[in-house]
Amino acid sequence: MVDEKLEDLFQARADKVKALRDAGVDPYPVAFERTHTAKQIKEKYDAIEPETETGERAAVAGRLMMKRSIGKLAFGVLRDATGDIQLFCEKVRLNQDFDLFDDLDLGDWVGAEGEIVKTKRGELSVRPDKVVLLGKALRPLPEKWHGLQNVEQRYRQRYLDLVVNEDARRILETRSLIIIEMRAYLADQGFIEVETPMLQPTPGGALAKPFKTHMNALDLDLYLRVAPELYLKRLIIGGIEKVFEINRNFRNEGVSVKYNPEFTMLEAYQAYTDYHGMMELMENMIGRVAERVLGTTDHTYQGRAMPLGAPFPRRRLIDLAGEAIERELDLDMPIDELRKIATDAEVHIEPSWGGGKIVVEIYEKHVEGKLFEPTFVMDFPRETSPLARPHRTDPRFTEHFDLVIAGMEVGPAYSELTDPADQRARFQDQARQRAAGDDEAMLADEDFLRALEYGMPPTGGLGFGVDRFTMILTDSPSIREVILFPLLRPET
RNA sequence: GGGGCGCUAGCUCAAUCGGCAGAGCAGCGGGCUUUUAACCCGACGGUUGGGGGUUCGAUUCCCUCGCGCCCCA
Repeated sequence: MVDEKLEDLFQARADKVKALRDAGVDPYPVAFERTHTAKQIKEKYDAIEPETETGERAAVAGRLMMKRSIGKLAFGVLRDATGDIQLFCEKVRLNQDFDLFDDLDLGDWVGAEGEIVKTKRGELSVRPDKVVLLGKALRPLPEKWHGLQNVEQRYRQRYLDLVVNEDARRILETRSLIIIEMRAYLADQGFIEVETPMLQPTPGGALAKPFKTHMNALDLDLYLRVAPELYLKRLIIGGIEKVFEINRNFRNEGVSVKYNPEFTMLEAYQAYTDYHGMMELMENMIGRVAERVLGTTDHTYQGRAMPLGAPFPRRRLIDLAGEAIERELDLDMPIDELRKIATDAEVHIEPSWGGGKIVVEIYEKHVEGKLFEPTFVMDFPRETSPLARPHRTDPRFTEHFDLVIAGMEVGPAYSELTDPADQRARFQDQARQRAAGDDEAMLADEDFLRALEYGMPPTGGLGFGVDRFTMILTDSPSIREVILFPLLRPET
């Protein structure tokens, strides 16, 4: 369906398609034998003098991004995946193909074959004696100089963003490199990559609202996973000592500059270690990925210095919360006193909340968003962390930390809870919180409890938000810049 | 959920106090054998996001709906 306003532009190009077909030219031909990419030509011949003929022929292909026609001479710029290359078209050399070239539109896919030359003005070019249309564009590209600025259109039509905005391509490529380097790092450490269910009968592993779906064949209600955690722990129980997964999670929550309903998470589990081991793993992985992808750990994010080299500061959550509001906080305080402190600090609290939850809320309101440089925020209160082991010296807390970067929770990690009786008690506590109205509280997973009852070794586990980390490394202010097709309401 | 901002030609943007909706690019026709956002000449291109209201007259003021962005909860 063609937009009415587009009709004239569209029709002109559709007429060209018909004219080409009438002339026996296929506007959508099969395949093209390319011999060189733009980058290959530039790497080999960039240094040659102006007005040089190399004697080497090349067949190049790409999208026509610019066209400058000067009588019996015309210049074009082809963009392929590696970069741009100029076509230097002479009528005397191209004959009837010159008219074909002259009639091309910006946005058309084009193949050209000829000698690699450098023009008088020093532009490395292919001087074709043959030009073919490889795919006709019926719709016009966005403006050649300003590109596509409309944010909504950039997200809805990411392909256009990629065609005209170099930054969109840079982010896509950087994201790919980040994931490659994360995998390489974990593989070097002896981790095995697995895939676990995205469709789960009992959603678990995170405090989050799931998406619900239904399987017709088994007449079964299922949930899109909010986390792979409970399955990866089953693998640790199965004796897989180092395991990780990089895959999508789905959370039925809002959309913002740092939340997308589907997002990519790394989770890794390692037997015989604890959350201190996970801190080292995380900071070493981040440092190495930054080094490999950016070439440095001295990074800048949104105009502020962002040091990504290990080690990162380790701070207790309750201390940070107390410092922020200039009050001494203690989980043994009478609950009414904690409530008053929270209220005085303009933190909204619910009557059902215990002291631990209140302290976390104070932290989230007054600390998290302000932590800029990478920081490990340690020791979440027991009631707020139902899958983490009690702290070894203070069981009111758990051995649970969040890595916070640029005010964002990039990943949590625990010394995992391996005691099945304690895990069952935590699920029961979650059920109470759910009954009190918390629809993010975890559901008991009996199958997971059964697995735990077979015995689980001491284990450290971590989660790591790939999208948010990519935001940091690509200096993107919004998660929608690093997710190719972020969720938007459908167009009306 | 609340608040703020935005939506004008295919794209990027203008439009004074409420007074004939403009430009550049793209596209179309013509010219040009060394361009680099080529240049020159000509013609074309609009439901100003949708709907409603106020007004002699609305891109402009008001209401409402849609979509997006940002901030807050």
